[in-house]
Amino acid sequence: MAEKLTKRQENYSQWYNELVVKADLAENSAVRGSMVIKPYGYSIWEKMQAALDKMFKDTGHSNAYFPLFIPKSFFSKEASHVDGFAKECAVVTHYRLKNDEKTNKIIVDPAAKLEEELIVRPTSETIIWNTYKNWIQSYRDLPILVNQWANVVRWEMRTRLFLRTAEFLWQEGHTAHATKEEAIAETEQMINVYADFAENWIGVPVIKGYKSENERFAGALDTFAIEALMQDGKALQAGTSHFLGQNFAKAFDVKFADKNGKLDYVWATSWGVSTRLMGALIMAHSDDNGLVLPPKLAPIQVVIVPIYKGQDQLDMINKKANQIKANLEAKGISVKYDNRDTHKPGWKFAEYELKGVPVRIAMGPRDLENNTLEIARRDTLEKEIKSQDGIENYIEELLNNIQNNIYQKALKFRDENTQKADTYEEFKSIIETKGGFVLAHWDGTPETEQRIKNETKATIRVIPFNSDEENGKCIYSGKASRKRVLFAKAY
RNA sequence: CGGGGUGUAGCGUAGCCCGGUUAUCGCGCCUGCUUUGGGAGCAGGAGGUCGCAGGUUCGAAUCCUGCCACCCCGACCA
Repeated sequence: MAEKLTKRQENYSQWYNELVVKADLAENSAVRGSMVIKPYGYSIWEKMQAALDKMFKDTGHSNAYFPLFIPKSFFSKEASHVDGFAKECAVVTHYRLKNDEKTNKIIVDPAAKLEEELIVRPTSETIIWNTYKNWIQSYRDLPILVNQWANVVRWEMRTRLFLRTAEFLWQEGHTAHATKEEAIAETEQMINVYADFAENWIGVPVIKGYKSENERFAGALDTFAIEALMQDGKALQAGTSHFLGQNFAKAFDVKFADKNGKLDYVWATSWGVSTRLMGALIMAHSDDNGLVLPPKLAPIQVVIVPIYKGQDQLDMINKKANQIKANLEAKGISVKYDNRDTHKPGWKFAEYELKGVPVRIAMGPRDLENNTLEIARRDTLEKEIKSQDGIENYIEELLNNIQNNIYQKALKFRDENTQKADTYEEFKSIIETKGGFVLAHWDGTPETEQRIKNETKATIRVIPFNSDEENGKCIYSGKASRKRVLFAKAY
């Protein structure tokens, strides 16, 4: 057993790459840092998409699609926005290739240079606001509540699979409102939607709050974020919602006439989550045996594995198993019956554990004889023998139970790794040893935050919405502070 | 872009310092038989531009030069 476990651990990263998602790196540097999402990994993303999409629609939003290429000039219209993204943009400069007769190689045709370069979108605020200008004239045209599912490209100097890839999939909501209050309410509503999704679907507890000035989105007046804690003690920003004020409306000259015929700039928000959520899912719940998927996002919720000798036994098991499968599916549970003869039961057990399938049912000759089944749950790796009678209800309940247990486990971990620090020494000691979230007083200045970052690598993840007021002193400067903020080392 | 490291079969690797038969081992793959309640066993088999280019040498995976790619650490960032 010990030997097998070691082998499994050795193979872990290899299998993980093979089965879930693989960074497929080209020989050329062109797609360096992009990722290939393999079918199983993509089906998890599809589950996330479906759940989020419904939440967006339930809050009144519609989907639309905007162009991948953005004329360079659009970017120069909002000053802080261009500052934020200029360093990581892929730029299209030509539109044609040709064969070079001297070298007989394909080259970029110098004659096909574009008049104006195109930027591959790192985010779509500019092209969307350029479009909204044409959609908005009157208060009757507002609000505009639009979401886009798309890919974006950010040419980061350093990439990390899932967490910071050169190209990633995401959704970006872009809304336009008649009043400041309405836009702020929208910004808050969407961060709440994200928090709801993170906790109730991914099973990851999050802390909601404001971003400090240093960490704010380029072009936003306020950025709200949800921060999650990973098993290695580092924080992950899992979603953001920005109150953009009138910055983009002014940059793109988007005005509307109110009921009195008075012209004013519209108020904007934008909000997004990305395939980084898959990174959060993996890093928050996985163990040495592989993925642990929350049942609500598992592409396969239940796998049935037959154990048999000979065709006669298999025939009998097939009959029973297909019946159970149909009964479970009637309850809306996704089931895979894996009766492939090419792999052995032990191999399948390990395989589906690696893939994070929440519940496994094994059925063999003993079960045929005793009218039983072996039920194994992925989150705790516990196994039990249950009667086949009423198994559908039991499994349904078990899936809910697992969903809840995964969340509770992550919550317990986060609470155990959230500490208060009242002195800078204490703060440094926590950050350098155990890691995790640290609640500490801060004087509210970007300079102090920057110095703490330079000295410890920890940043202010959020200024929590619901933190209690208390009088304290900034751990760095000693100046007065009214509330604690959340520090951590982040991805 | 700076510092460090690595490139050998689909994956993971030994060999390199100190040049010398047919490049090592494990996983995976193929064939056959036996197996099937936790990644099966035995036997046989296939699979290699040793990252690329050049140089030194009778001889290079090994030494030298240049280039390329990837990983880790920084700066940057969802």
